[in-house]
Amino acid sequence: MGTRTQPGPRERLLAAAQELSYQQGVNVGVDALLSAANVARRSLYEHFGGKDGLIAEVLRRAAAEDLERYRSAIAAAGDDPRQRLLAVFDMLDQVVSAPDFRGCRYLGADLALADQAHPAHAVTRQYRQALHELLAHEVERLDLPHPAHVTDQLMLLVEGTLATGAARPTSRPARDARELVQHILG
Amino acid sequence: MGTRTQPGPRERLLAAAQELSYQQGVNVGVDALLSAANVARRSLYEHFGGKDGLIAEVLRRAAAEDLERYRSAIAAAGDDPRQRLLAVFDMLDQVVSAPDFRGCRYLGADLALADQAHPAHAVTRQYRQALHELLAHEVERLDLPHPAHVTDQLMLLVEGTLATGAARPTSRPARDARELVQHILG
DNA sequence: CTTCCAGTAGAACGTTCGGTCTACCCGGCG
DNA sequence: CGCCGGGTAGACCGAACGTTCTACTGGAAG
Repeated sequence: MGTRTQPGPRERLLAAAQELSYQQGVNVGVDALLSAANVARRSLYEHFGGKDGLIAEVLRRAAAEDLERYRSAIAAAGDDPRQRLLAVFDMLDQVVSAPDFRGCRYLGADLALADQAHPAHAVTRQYRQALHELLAHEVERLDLPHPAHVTDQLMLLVEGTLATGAARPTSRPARDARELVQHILG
Repeated sequence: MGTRTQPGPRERLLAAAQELSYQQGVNVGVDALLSAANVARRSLYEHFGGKDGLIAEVLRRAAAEDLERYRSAIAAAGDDPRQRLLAVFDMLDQVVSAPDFRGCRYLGADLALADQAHPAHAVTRQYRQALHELLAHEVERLDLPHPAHVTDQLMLLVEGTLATGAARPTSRPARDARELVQHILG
């Protein structure tokens, strides 16, 4: 029977934590996570060793999903690197316009977790590096004078779009950023 | 004797909270604030009504200081609106390069305080509006086609600079942003 | 000197935090 | 059947949370 009637407690916990830690922030309480997932307290500690482990795993999951969202947006935009990079900001326009958008999950985690030794920081760092490489790969195909520099500018526009989308929900930051991307790429 | 030997408990508390709530995040504990300020527990509740009131007042103070930093950076850059706007990002370059830079205080507060009714949110909204008007005033002097649009783009670059500075400390986001500003302003 | 009051020091409140523990339940397998 | 492992339910722990309270102190004003 390959079809599971209900996901196991590990899956339920990850799904609930991914949602709650984003809407409420990573400082959400353990009790809230458990009751949202309908999972026994013990399961959390057996599967993830503690709240920190759960949060880190949630970020890993979210990072994989988000990177895939970037990749598929790029892939669906054809072969022209310019169009592929512009497509990233079309995708971001939908992301920040969603009614439940609450900002960049990874920046929120980094700002909220004062302890620099928290395992979440390593995850966010890896995520940004992966995204950076994703963009760099497209930029390199353009044969521009300073590809590394341009890639950093694109990353800045991505972060700025997400931050502005969270701070000023009425604005349309992705449209503004997209226009700047057209400037950058000539 | 106009010279006070030591600032009163209200001042000490504000100063300590301004520092601690930035380095540790707004979820820092009351005990930490009190011991850092060397202030009695009771003083907090008499002067600010509670932790929420203290945090909101701290943000008001910080907002006034930060806006003044923008204003003086602009004023010191002469009369050309282009140079004045570029000077903003020269100032930001120093801000994000400081060793104790921990990101945008206001975005951090908005992301960390899940309760939308928290008084801090009103303060951050006012701060961003004031900054927006500050930039808009300079942009209008340039007689560009779409001043409101350009102002939003500048705001996005400011937010992106601060976010990137927090997320990727080795980068120099303000330099990248400054270059984009030159593109925007022609 | 006496009064007064802002401030200090700190106990104590009830709640919530993350984490540990015991007891029970149930389905699959030997 | 008997066992066993993963799961649930929930009591329990020490610590920290924000808040309220009483008792005391020191200096300025009357």
